[in-house]
Amino acid sequence: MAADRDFHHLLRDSALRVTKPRLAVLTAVHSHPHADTDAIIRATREELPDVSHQAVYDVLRALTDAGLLRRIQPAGSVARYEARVGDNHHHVVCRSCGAIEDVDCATGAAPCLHPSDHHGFAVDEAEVVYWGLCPDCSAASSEPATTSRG
Amino acid sequence: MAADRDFHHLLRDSALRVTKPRLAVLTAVHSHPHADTDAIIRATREELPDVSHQAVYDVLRALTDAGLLRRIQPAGSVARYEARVGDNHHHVVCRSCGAIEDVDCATGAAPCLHPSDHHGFAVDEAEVVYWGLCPDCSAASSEPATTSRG
DNA sequence: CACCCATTCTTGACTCGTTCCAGAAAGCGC
DNA sequence: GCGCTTTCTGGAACGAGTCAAGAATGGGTG
Repeated sequence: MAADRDFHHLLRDSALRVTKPRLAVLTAVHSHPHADTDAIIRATREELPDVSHQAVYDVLRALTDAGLLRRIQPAGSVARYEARVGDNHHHVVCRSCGAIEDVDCATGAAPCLHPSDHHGFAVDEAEVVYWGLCPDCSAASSEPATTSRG
Repeated sequence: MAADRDFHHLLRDSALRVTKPRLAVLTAVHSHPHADTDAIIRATREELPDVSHQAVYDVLRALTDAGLLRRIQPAGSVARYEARVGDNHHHVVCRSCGAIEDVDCATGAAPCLHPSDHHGFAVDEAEVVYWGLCPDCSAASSEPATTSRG
């Protein structure tokens, strides 16, 4: 995959060693936005079958700390990762199925909002989660329980 | 405590039975805003020493479902509960110590924000979490490691 | 006030996501 | 290629939260 070259530079620029697990995890997260750790482990193993779950956890933490990945964790959900970093975008989350979609931030720069009363806190980020129903779940819940499965 | 009468009505109005664990949990959450489950269990046992942790979990779920409590869960934190419901207020969270403070919503009605591109989602709530450092942690981190303890 | 049934509480085990640990292996700079 | 540092492996451990079955309790009714 040609993107491996880009990932290579990405890692080097962050003073991180270039290892096969890291490249595989980066590839997996890029091709599976908002995937949870388990899905990332499975996706990583498509490229690197023998990688351990601990390696993936460790890589995810290292890449997140380096700012190459962003970890998101809506309430009630396990940790999910996405490769879109730098822009301060937000998310819509489906209450029913947990689907997540990106939402561009109106201003683009963090913190895009400012609390009315910050209680002396030094706020550097405003995280916004829009809760609702995705199109599929919305259609299913508004119908007379004909096609819904419970 | 006189508030027990209010809590009694609160429960009955929600078609919930009035039990000692429920009153004790309500009291505990009201006097410990943003407390996590473990702290609530301990606070509840001050009033009702023999209550089981399962009862508290069950009560918290029942009261949350009934809308008497609100469950909040900032990323990386365990579940926390607060008794302020109805208004759509938000929170500032300290990245360092996890302290939480309420922030009144500018508009007051949910959803107070509307995503620029909602991807077809039926959005009913915009949850905002302001991340930063509380006054104490902010002061500690800006000092030359004299009073900080690590 | 006592009865009865549905609801709720207790006890204990269990799941799942995540982290910790020690040793083996691999990458990077020279 | 060498050596040191970092990373990966494999397994165990941890903690929050959940599940299940039986006992106890609440509260409307007569």
